[in-house]
Amino acid sequence: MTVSKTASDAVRPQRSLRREPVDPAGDDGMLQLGELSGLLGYSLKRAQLKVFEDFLRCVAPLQLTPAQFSVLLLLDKNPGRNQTEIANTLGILRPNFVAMLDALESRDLCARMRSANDRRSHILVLTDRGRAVLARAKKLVANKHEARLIEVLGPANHAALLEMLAKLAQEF
Amino acid sequence: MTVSKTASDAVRPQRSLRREPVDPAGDDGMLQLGELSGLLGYSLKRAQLKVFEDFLRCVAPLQLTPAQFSVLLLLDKNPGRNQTEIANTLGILRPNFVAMLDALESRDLCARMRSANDRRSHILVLTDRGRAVLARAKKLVANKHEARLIEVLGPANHAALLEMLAKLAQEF
DNA sequence: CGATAATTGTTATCAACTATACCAAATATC
DNA sequence: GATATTTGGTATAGTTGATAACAATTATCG
Repeated sequence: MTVSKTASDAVRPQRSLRREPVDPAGDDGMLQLGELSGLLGYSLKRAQLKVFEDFLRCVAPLQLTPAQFSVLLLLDKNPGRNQTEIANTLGILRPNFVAMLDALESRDLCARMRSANDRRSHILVLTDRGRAVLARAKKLVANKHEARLIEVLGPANHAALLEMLAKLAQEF
Repeated sequence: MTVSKTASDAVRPQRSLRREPVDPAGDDGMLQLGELSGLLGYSLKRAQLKVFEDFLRCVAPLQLTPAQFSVLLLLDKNPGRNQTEIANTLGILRPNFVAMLDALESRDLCARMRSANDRRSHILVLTDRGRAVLARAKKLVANKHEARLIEVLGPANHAALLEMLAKLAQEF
């Protein structure tokens, strides 16, 4: 141990005696984030949590998580694909994709069909109900979720943000 | 069920017959992301994973996770605080913070000291070793991790990105 | 052709992270 | 001084991510 085990709280370094440029935080109240505010990963994680939170709120009437929504979107845009292809594209491991599909299939949003060519693979298709739910979800996401994002950031910033995040997701 | 249970794969909608503006993806190869590329939350999550991945690589010699690094940073900037204050600031639930602190304390990076004022709370302090590790971690993060981010994005974009993410993390 | 390798969906399992309820000790409130 | 609140902690459960292994099927190649 390199420190004494009891702290008289008077040991706190005297702040605001010498008037240093310090973020607004007294001995009480909010803590200083320090270089944490400059850590991209930190803000990235915090922003992601907030955005997902809002997504869940906006699409709550349809009971869809971001991951489930992304699956439905992908199935719609890529008919005739099997589980491995969809899972890989979304960065979901095949074993973990099974339960996810079970949930969607049990709600009659999609279905597995045996491929005629390869009897190992399951071709994934949206059901009519799946298509309907996806359509409603798209509207909720566009009109409530993304709309709010654009409102907060401004359209230009929103586009720039999207571009930078995509760049990071790819080339980083 | 609204769909037949077997799929002759010939049902795939004919693409590239009519020359539509379509992202580069044939019947084989990469799948089309569709409106997924426009979903901010999607790129946000993907970017966050990549950035954390790189953080872990860069700071691997010190065996620090992003969460652990953020705790050390906060302890350094905010001496004399207790577990609840640190945990709350980082969005960590107090029960979950216990094991995290145990791990850091077992590595002699920080220590809990009973407060003289309030015998319930544990004042958290960095040990000398904790300060040393933090100093090394800061350098690794700045020179390897953040440096690479700035290189990929460009300094101006990096700053703009940080600003927008901070805005989302706060006002959203 | 036939032996061997690779792929697909799946199960089981584990680690990590998140979230809630609850508890004892200590402190605050009235 | 009775009651409520706070603090650190335990137990626990849910969620997500990751690995190993397996049967069925298909691909590869001698």
